Amino acid sequence: MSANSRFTVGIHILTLLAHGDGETMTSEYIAGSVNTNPVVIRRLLSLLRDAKLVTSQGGPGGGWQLTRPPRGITLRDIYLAMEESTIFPMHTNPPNPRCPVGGTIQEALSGHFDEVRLALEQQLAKTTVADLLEEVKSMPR
Amino acid sequence: MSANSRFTVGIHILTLLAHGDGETMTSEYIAGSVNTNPVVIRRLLSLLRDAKLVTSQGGPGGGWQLTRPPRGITLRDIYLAMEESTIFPMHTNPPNPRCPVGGTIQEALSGHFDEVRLALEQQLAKTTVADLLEEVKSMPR
DNA sequence: CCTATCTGCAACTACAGTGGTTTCGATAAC
DNA sequence: GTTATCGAAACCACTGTAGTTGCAGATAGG
Repeated sequence: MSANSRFTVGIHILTLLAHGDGETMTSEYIAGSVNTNPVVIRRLLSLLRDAKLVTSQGGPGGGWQLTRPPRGITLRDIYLAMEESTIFPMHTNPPNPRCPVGGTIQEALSGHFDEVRLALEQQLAKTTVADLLEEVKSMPR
Repeated sequence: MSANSRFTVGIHILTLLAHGDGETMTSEYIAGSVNTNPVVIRRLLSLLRDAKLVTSQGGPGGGWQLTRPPRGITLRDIYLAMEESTIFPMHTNPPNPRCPVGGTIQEALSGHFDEVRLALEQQLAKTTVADLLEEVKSMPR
C-alpha cells in the first residue's frame, strides 16, 4: 500500500464532520483539528467528494458536509476513496519472461493479491464512521 | 503500506529458490529472473535471512538456499519479513489535542487498524510458496 | 452591486523512500 | 593463490508526499 497518511486523515475528516452533526465546516477549521494546511485538507476532501461522501459549497457560510448519515459510511468507503487500487505493487521492471518462474509469477500472484484485498475490504466494511465517532466521544481525554 | 515492490519480489525470490529444489542460487542468477541488479536482490535476501527464511554462503559455488520446505513458508511469513509494521501510517503531525475528535482519533483508530492487519495476515497465511510454485509450473507460457 | 468569505487549482519547495549502480573488503572453494 | 561469491557502504536519479503561496472564481448577504 502507499506510504502516506491519506486514509488516516480521510477518516479523521469524516469523523469530524460527523461530530459536527450536519453543520458545514470550512477547510480551515478542519485543518486546525488535523494540524495541517487548509490546502492539504482540500486536496483530500476533493477525493472524498469524487467518491460522493461529501459536498462543498463556496462563499461565506460555505464549507463541507457529509452526503449521508455517518452510520452509512464505512472505512471501506473511505479506503476506496483515498488509496491506490493496487494493494501490493508488482515488479518495477517486468521479470524475465524466459525464466520458468519470472514468466508467470505476476499472473499467479494477481489472483492471490485480489483475495487479500477482498479480505482487507471486508474487515474495513465492519466499521462505520458512526462507530468511530462513538468511540472518540467515549474516550477519556 | 509502503509503495514498493519488496513483497512481490520477495515472493518471486523464494518461489525461484523453491523451483531450484534445494540447489543454491547466486544473487546474480536471481537478479536475472527478477530483471534487476544483484545488489538489489542481496538487499532483499538479507531481509529474508533476518527472518530465517534463507541462508547464504560465500565463495565459489556459494549462494542462497531455503531454510525449510516451500510448503512451510506462507505469504504471511514473507510479508512480515519485507513490510513495515504499520499497515496505515498515522498523521504526519499529531492532531490537535484540544479538538474532541483530534484528541482521541488515533487511539480509536489503532485498534481497528490492528484488526485489519490481522485479517490481512490471516488471508496471506492461506497461501504457501509451494502453492505458488505449483501454479507457476502449471501455467501456460 | 459590492464585499467578505469560501472553494478550486496550479505551481513551487523540502523531504524521504526506492531502486539502481559502483566499489571494495571478507570469505570460502579449488 | 586465484577465483567466485557475499556484505556493506556510498552515491545518484526518480518519485511521491506534505506543506506553502498565490490567485481566480463562485456565492452569500448587506
